[in-house]
Amino acid sequence: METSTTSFIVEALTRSIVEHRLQPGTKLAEQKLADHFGVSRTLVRQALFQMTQNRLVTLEPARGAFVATPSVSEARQVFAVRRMLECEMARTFAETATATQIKALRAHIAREQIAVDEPDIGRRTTLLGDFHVRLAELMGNQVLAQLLDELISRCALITVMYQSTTAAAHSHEEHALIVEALAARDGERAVLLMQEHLEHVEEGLCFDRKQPVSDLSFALTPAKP
Amino acid sequence: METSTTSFIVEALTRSIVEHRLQPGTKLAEQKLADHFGVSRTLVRQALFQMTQNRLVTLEPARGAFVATPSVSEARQVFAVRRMLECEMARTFAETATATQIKALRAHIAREQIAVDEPDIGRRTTLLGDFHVRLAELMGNQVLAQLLDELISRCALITVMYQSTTAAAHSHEEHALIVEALAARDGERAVLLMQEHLEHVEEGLCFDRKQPVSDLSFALTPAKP
DNA sequence: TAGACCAAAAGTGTATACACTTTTCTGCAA
DNA sequence: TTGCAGAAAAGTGTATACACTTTTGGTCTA
Repeated sequence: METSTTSFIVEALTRSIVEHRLQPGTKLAEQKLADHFGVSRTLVRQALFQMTQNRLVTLEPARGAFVATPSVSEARQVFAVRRMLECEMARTFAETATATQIKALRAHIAREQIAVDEPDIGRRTTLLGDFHVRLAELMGNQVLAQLLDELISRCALITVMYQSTTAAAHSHEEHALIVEALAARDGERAVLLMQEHLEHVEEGLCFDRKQPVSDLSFALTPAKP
Repeated sequence: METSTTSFIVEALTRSIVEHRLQPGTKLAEQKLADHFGVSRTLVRQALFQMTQNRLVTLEPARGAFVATPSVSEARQVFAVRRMLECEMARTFAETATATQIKALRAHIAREQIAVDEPDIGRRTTLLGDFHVRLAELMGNQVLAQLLDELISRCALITVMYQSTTAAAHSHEEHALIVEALAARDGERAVLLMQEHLEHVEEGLCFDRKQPVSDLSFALTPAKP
């Protein structure tokens, strides 16, 4: 339990949701989570409460906590906000990018490449999302980075609900193109590529809702490295 | 206690901070808050925990909760994100605005006008911030509206720390100009005005940190209507 | 007087207790 | 067999208890 125990639980649950081990709609029973983490319900409740704020969890009074099931409309709104933020981010980044920053991005792209070839879908999802957060961090704007992190977590949840075929490789290629535009200091092109990228991800969504899983302990156990 | 008790406490504390009745750095002792709201520490703790997420409150381990004291760097980052979001929002709004929406905005401007003339600084701060949230709501993007609400709450906290002279009337005038640009469907002008507006607010900041207040009960009691 | 040390007070962190609500299960009747 | 009523079980919502940490305040010493 590295930092605050509650944060540890929040992060574990968030990973499980983002990496698709916990399906939307799954009930998150407090005592079961408490047993799993070896703590009392108090800490689990704090964690669940916090997670309702970034909309990964919904709390139904007297009925309990569930992994959120974002609506189609909410999904569109999240993507609209991402486009607003990330297109501007790409523009600014292209204007101010240093060689060190470009190098860091290329390193990330390389890590993505490896993950895309591997079967671990969780790690792949995480890395593909992290690309966008990394961009914000490299710009030195932690506020933006944290905001994007939340939005991208929500997108991961949306993806598992609505995505038909995983377009992981496609996303990775688009990331690489964006980095090259940034490296060339071509702001307009970077903006365009980012916009298209986000539109592609959004277009990949459809409307067949999956069913929740029931085995909490299994879902919470991360894949072995 | 209309909705969930915890939410009630969160909203009460948020109002107190945003409306400058609670100064940055003020200690938020759990038992005192619990007594004030007539609940147990449990609910107060949940509320404080939630408020650490949107950075209105900081939690120091074993020392307690305090009204956050955002750094200059954080302030700049928050404003940078607001510019990204709100300039794009102005552009989109101008493209899609209906007569009904414009009417709603003009109504808000009218309410601002009344508040600017009144001495109640709390209500003024709230209304001037709400203008931006209202814009997002009218666009039908709740995700954006909620995000902006959080950012603007943080800005209110930043303002009380760093603002030299309150430029309330100035902000109000700029809001009015933005609405007229939107009404004229002049997207570019709306973007420019919004950008300048946010820059003006940010420029109004300086660096004399104020001292925390100690009288919790007084600060939490809203001004009589 | 200033500073250090120690005990008491206050405050935080987590677990547990208990009331109340929802869900599940059982038995009876149609 | 199906459907419903009611009891039992499980689960949530809030308060309280208690261990442990920080702060406070006073006393003793240099």
